[in-house]
Amino acid sequence: MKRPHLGKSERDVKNAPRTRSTPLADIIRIEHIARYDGQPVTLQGWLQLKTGKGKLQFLRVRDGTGVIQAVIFQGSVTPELLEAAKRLPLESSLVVTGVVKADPRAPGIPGGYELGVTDLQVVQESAEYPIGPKEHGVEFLMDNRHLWLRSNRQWAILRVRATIIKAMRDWLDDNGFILVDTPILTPSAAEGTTTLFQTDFHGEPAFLAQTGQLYNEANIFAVGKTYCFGPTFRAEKSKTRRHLQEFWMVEPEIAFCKLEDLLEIEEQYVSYIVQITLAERANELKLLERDTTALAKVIAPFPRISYDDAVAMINAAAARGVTVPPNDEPLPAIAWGDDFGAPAETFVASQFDRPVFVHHYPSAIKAFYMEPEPGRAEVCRSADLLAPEGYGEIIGGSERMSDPDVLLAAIDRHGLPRQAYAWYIDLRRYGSAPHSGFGLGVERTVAWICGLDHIRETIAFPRMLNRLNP
RNA sequence: UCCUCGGUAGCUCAAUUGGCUGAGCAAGCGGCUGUUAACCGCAAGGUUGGAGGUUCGAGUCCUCCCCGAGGAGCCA
Repeated sequence: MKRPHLGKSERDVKNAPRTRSTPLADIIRIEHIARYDGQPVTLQGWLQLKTGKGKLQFLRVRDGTGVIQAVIFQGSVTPELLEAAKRLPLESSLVVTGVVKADPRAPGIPGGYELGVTDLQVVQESAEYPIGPKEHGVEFLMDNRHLWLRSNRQWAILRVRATIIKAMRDWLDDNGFILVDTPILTPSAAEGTTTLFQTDFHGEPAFLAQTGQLYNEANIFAVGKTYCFGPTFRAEKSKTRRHLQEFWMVEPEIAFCKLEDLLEIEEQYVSYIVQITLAERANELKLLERDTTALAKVIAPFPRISYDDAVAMINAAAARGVTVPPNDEPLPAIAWGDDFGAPAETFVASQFDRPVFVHHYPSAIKAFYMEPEPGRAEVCRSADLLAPEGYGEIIGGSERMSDPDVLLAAIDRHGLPRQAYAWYIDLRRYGSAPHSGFGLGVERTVAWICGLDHIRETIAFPRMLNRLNP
């Protein structure tokens, strides 16, 4: 049967032709259910869960914006319809019409309202749905990721992620940053360190970008302040709850900007992202059982600690036998010059109630392009931002080398081919200026704000070591 | 790449010293007018990841392989 009103928005549905003998109500979205208390409405969605007591059936229906309990009483619909509802498989698609009624017993999102069903149309009777309302293992859920996304938790995460990304873009757009997209196919290792995915560019080797930063550094000389926002690729054999092979990153870059200026931008930026998300996605965070009191404190300024002081802090704690979550292993001491392991990072972050900057890392453990500190060349003008609660590094940033000779020496020292970086060196020859930038990892930020224990849930279809499908 | 743990019904798990593979849920059938992962009853569901070996006998022990999970290193 033709249903010309399907897919119409709430705004235009009133003018849509009606083809049924019984008048259909306006098609609305569940997130707006409270506006329609006492009124007849029509919902388009899927059967998420079903319980029943014989001649009384409870259908939990979700429509992508929320979940509501639809109640079917014997007598309020035809016996055939009641019988059809009783045997309707989970995840069947349906169009249901009924009267909205406030009821504190009604579960759902937002909840508190139920639909007294007067009509029900099955669009498609679902095949047996593999994901039940019971516990499932990680492997099974990941194999069924295309279906798992429908569950409440995953739905909430998708919505929070979208808001976080919008906040990331809005703040930059509103503060004079110009979006300039950077290439994904690149001719060589941008930073020369991490493993890249290689592909074939008409017979020449090409690599999937692991950062847009070097291109950003060209773009600031055109537009002053820029950012790129896109997927990046790391072929490392990393197999932890914090790593993806393909992840999204926002990378702002600013001309005439020193490290100290950069940190002020970063703390304003992260504060905005967190506070906007708290305000606009409170329901989703509640569904995720996120304790938001820690997030509420994420307001600039953030504490700053030098690498030197962080090492001292770590070693003092290690000497006291401090242990760190999640495994309560003893915090190992480190030598000056070592990079922080996950326990050290977690410990340092745990000493503060908001994200903390660790600045002036040893140059030897950072990328070649970071500006050395004047008078102390063994450290560079870099800063990482560590998220609280063990979520680790969410930002890596630095002031970039602006002198062509210093940059050339660094490229040689790292054994990188000068020819591949000729254009990058050129930037320092035509009106060079101090400039700085950072990269913020979208998925780690989503994991942190949502309070997730694994990064695989922060993106619809994660690409991980051993996981390319679905 | 390395370390640790795991793979038994569609799903989540159990199976004593090596001794007839067993539950719950889902799916099927029947019942139930306020259920919240409902409940009650009936019936059904198995090449125990794969190959080889030890043994009277292997889900269990040994070897190799495959797959997955957590962690290390590295990073956002």
